Amino acid sequence: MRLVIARCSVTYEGRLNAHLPPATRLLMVKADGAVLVHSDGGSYKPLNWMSPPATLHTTAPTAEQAEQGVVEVWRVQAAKSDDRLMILIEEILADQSHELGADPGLVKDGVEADLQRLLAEQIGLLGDGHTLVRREYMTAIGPVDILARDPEGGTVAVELKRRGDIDGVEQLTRYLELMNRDPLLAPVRGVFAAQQIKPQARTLAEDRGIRCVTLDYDAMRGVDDAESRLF
Amino acid sequence: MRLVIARCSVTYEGRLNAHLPPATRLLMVKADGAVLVHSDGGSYKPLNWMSPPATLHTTAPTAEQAEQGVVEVWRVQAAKSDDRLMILIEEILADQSHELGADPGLVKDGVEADLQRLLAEQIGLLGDGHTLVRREYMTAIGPVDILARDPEGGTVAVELKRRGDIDGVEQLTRYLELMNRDPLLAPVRGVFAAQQIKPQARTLAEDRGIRCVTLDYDAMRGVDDAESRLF
DNA sequence: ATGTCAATGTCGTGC
DNA sequence: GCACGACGTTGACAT
Repeated sequence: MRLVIARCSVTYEGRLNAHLPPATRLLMVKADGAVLVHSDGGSYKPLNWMSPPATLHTTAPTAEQAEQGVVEVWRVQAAKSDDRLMILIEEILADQSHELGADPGLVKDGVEADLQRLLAEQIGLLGDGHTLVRREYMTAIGPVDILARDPEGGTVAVELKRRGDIDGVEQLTRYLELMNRDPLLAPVRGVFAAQQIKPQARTLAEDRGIRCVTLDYDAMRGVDDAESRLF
Repeated sequence: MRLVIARCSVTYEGRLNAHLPPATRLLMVKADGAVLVHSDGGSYKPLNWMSPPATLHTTAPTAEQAEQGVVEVWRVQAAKSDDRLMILIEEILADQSHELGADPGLVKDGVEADLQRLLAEQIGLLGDGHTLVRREYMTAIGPVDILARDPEGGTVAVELKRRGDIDGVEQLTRYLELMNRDPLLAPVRGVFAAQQIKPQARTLAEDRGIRCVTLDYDAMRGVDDAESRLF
């Protein structure tokens, strides 16, 4: 990894065009050719960047560029598209390289898959007497997150989200339409389950007769831990 | 901005839990407290991070941590949530700071807003005789990108996307349902306009009687430039 | 390779 | 401040 602090201007041409006027920034060049242009603020997104795989070509400035104070020109070309980044460097304030090696990578806990596993184990959260049929129940248009039965034996399709948005309601609606055409399954009721449900999503869901259930991940994980300790 | 190359392990606790085993990485600390943990590959997303505003507290390791080779402990606490990042440093290979100053920021061209402006100016692309009513026509459930009239005086609602996906068709469908309940507007026809339209989206749209129009941004910008040169 | 869906999404904008 | 939609979304996973 090469780290350069430089006064520079940056131009991106690809899916759109974007330009950065001259300022002092961090230029990060990764081993796979990725280039990131960072300022000293903001979240993790760079001001401008090139995704890997890419190649960096360093050239001398043209006479005209040199006249305007440019001392070095970087051209970064994406390998798989015609996206390109041009960096006009006016002054290099620091330049160092380090060998980092491969990274073992990130281990996550608490994503939608974990929520799905916990809800399948604690299916009673949908209401007393519910039983699990299966997770990832396949339909022609994709998998329903959880299929269950209510105490009366009716089929219940659960769409699960960490954050419940209109998109999720639309997705569940499509599943319900399809499944309710199948006489072996119909009638199928829908449940929209999420850690948080946006008001607009709740309104749309209830308009369509879809029940909304808010899930408490920490509580569910607590139950899971308690159950684990029994064994 | 402070740049540290260090062998370290990282733990994030917040909206989910995530952990990075020990390895050599870049730690970037920005002026607003943001912390980024980057490996030497992958796109612009860090392996782990803390969004600003945040504060970094550096402490000595506990006896137990020191025994496992930790020489320094960083605790990064988000200011507005209880998200936190803990970085256990085993060895610092480089450590430098630079003053970058504020950044003038990025100038973009070619986003959906530009496409919308161009289509409004070149509304005939929807078909001969079309006229613009207005952009961002507000409805109860959100703004319709472009409202127009066809040569027969019928109302046309345009949903505009750079990439035409099923989501966009659903969005337009919601608008059309609502507007067609309004006797002053009905009947309203729908047009799904995008630079690229996915086959699934096209199928769904045409199923619902929504016309699909593919837009050529470069050509539209060319016309725009040509018109500009007239004045 | 391609398509689909989640994301610690982030980022801007309008209310 | 909240809510909503775009994003050069990126990234993981299944087909």
